[in-house]
Amino acid sequence: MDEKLTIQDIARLAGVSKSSVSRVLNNYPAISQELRERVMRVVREYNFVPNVTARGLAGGKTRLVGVLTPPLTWPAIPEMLRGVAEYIERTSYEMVLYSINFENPTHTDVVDRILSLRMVSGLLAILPCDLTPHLLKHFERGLPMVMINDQEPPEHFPCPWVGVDNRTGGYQATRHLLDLGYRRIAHVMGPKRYYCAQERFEGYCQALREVGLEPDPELLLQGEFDPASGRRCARELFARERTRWPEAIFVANDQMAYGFLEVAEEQGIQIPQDVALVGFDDNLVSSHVRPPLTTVRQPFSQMGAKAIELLLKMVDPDHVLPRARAAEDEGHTEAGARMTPATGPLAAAADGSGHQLRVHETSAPYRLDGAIHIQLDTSLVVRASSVPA
Amino acid sequence: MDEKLTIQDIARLAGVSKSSVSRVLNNYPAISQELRERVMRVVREYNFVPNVTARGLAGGKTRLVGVLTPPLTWPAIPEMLRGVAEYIERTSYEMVLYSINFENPTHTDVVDRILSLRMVSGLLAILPCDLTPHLLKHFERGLPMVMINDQEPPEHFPCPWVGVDNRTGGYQATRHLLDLGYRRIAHVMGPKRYYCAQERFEGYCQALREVGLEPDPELLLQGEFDPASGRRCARELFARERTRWPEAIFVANDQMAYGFLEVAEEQGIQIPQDVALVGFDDNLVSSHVRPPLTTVRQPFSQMGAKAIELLLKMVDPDHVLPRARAAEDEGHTEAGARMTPATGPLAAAADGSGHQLRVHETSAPYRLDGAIHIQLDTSLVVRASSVPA
DNA sequence: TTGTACGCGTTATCAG
DNA sequence: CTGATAACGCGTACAA
Repeated sequence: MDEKLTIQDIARLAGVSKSSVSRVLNNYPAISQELRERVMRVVREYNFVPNVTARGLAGGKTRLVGVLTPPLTWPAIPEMLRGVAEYIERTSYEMVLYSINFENPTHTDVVDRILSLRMVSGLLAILPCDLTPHLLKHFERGLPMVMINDQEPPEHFPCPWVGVDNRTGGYQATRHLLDLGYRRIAHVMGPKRYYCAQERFEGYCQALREVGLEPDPELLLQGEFDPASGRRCARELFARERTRWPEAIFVANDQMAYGFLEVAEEQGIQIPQDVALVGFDDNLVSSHVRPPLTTVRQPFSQMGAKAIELLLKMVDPDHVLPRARAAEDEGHTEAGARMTPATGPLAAAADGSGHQLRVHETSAPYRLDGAIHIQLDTSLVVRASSVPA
Repeated sequence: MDEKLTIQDIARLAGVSKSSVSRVLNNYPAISQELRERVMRVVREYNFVPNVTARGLAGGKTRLVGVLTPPLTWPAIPEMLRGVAEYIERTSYEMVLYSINFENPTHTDVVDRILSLRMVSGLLAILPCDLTPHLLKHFERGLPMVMINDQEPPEHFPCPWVGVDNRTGGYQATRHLLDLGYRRIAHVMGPKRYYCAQERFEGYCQALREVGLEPDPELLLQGEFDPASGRRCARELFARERTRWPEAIFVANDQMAYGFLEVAEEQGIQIPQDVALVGFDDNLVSSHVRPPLTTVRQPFSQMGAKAIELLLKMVDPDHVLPRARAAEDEGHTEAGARMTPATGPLAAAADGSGHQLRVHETSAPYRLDGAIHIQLDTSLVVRASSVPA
C-alpha cells in the first residue's frame, strides 16, 4: 500500500506546494474548494497520513495525551480506560499509557521523567492517590491536566476534575434499605482521608435523618476500602450478640462488601435474609458474586470518556472528528445496555418490588473556583444481596 | 525546574559540541571518560531529557511501542498489561495503547491508521483474534511485531510469539482430577478453531490414556469460552439422568466454569461433593467465586513482560537501561517473582488454605521456522472446587 | 576522539 | 488564497 510518502510527495502528485497540502490537512479555513479537493483526492488515493513525529516537532503539538493510572488490575480502571479508549479512537489523538505502581517509592521521579519528555500534550490522571500534590505542581506550571480523583474535596481544587456525586450515592443506598423497611442500618465507612468516603457517609446520615433516625455510633464501622478490612468489620459485627446486629449494612465500596460476603458464608449467615447488604461502585464482578451484590453504580466508562473529552478540549478545542457526535449517541446506548443484562437489574425490575434502575445522567459541567468540574450521577443497581429473589 | 532546554543549551553549558552531547546521551562507545562526565554533570544538574519528538524525527526510532489489545474489560488483559507496563517502566520506551473494539467492523482500518502514522517502532498484539491475518501483512512488510495469540498453531507461524503450553496445562488439570480418584471426567472444550482449545483437549486425552482410559465422546462438550456457553453445557450435562453424570469436569476456561457454578447453584448441585470442577486461566476473580475455582494458571503478567521484552530486543537490541538488571533482582522480587525462575520454585508456598501453588517456570525461547517463540509453563492452582476444604 | 553540517517531515511566517 | 523558506531538536555521516 503506502510506503513512506511525505507531504512533499503529495504536493508534487497534486501539483501544489507542500504548504497547501499542510493547510488542507489541518482544516485551515481560507482555502479554495478546488485546491482542497485536488489535494484530498491524492491523499485518499495514496492513503496518506502525515508523520506524527514531524508534526510534533514542527507544530509543538504531539497529538499524544498521557494517561496515568494505578495498576490495571484495580477494580474500576479497565472500565474507565475503556471509556477513554473509545473516545480517543474517534479523534486524531493517541493515548500513552503510564500504569504506575504505587508500591514503588520513586513514583514521583517516574512522573517527572514522563513529563520532561514533553511528549504528551496533556495528562489524564486517574486516581493518582498520593501523587496528587506532585501532579498539581505540573498543572500549575502549565501542563494541561484533568483528574479523576475522589479523594479531594472539589472546592478549591485547582485542577479540572471528573467525579460522581458520592453524597447522593450514599443517600441512594441507604434510602433503598430504608424503603425495604430496615431501620437498624450499619455503615462501613471508607478511610476518612478520602473525601468520597465522607460524602458517602453524609448521604447515609441524610437518608436516616429523613425518616427521623439518628446515625447510631454503634453501627458505624471504619474500613479501608479493601476486602481484608471488610472481613475484619464483618467479624467484628457478627461477633456481637445477635440482638445487636444490624438488619442491613451499607458498605462504602464493593471490595469491602466482598469481604462481608466471605465472612457471611463462613459463618453460615444468610444474605439478605439475616442481613441485607449494599455496596458502592458496581465493579464488574459484583453481579457475579453470591449473592449478586446490590450496589451504587459509578459510571466508570463514562467518567473516562468525559475526562478525556475535557482534556482534549483543553489542549485542542476543535479536536472533534466528523463522525464523533453520531457515534456518541449510538455507542453509549450500547455501553448502557451493558447495565441492564438479565443477570442483574432486570431481575430487580421484574420482581415487581418497585425498585427502579435510575439511569445516570450527565450533569452539566460547572466551574468551582475557576476550574471545571464534571460530576456524574450514580445509580442504584438492585440485586439479590438486598432483596431475596 | 527545567524549562525547555535543548541539546544545544547543554552543549554550550558544558563547553562542547552538541554532537558530543548526543553521543553521550546515546551511549556511543568511543567517547573519552572526561567528556562523558563533563556532559553528564550538566545533564544531571539541569535534569535534561532530550525531546522525544525530535529524536524520533532525526533518528527514525520513536521510542514508542504500540500495544494493541482487546477491551481491557476482558479477563486476562489487565494482568498482561501490568507485565508490559512494569517492564517498560524500566526502559526508555513508552507504551501507546490501542484498545480496540472487535464489535467495530472497521477495525482493520483502525489498525492501518495506527501503523501509517509511523509513530510506534514496534507493535505488541495481544489476542488479536480475527485481526491476525491483517497484522501479519504489516509484519511481513517489516513492522517489528510480537503476538500473544493462542488461536494459531505455533508451527509455521511467521511472527514472534509468546504463549503457554496449553497441552501440558490440560494434562495438569486432568491429572489432578485423576489423582483425586475420579475416573468419569468430562471435558468442555473451547471452540475448535482455537488452537489452544485443541491443545487443552489433547492434554486431557493424554492424561486419561496414561491411566488406561479412553476419552468418552459422551463426556465431551463443546463450548465457546464464554459464561453463557458454560451455562448451556452445564444444563445439558445436569439434565441427564444422574447415573450418566461425570464425577468431575475439566472446563477449558474459567469463564465457562463460572457458568457451571451458576447453574450448579441454581440446581442445588454441590461442588465438589457432587461434581468436581477445574477451569483454565486463573482469572483474578477465580479465587473469589463460590466455591473458589481450582484452575490451571496462565502467567499472564509474565507473558506480557516477556512479549514486550522480546519486542524491544527486536527494535533495539540494547534497550536495557542501567538500573534495569539491578531492579530486576532487588526491588522486583515482589513483582519479579513472576519474572525470574530463581524466585519461582522457592515460592511454592501454601496459599493459606494448605493447597499448594506450583509456580511456573520460564522455558527458554526457541525458534520455529525462523520466528522466535516463547512458551511459558502453566501451573495448577488447587482450590475448593476440586477438593473440599 | 571530537566538531561541522546536513537532513528528518511538518508547521508557521512571510511575501506575493 | 497560495507558494517559498525558515524553524523545530536531534542523530549522524563526514571531516578534522
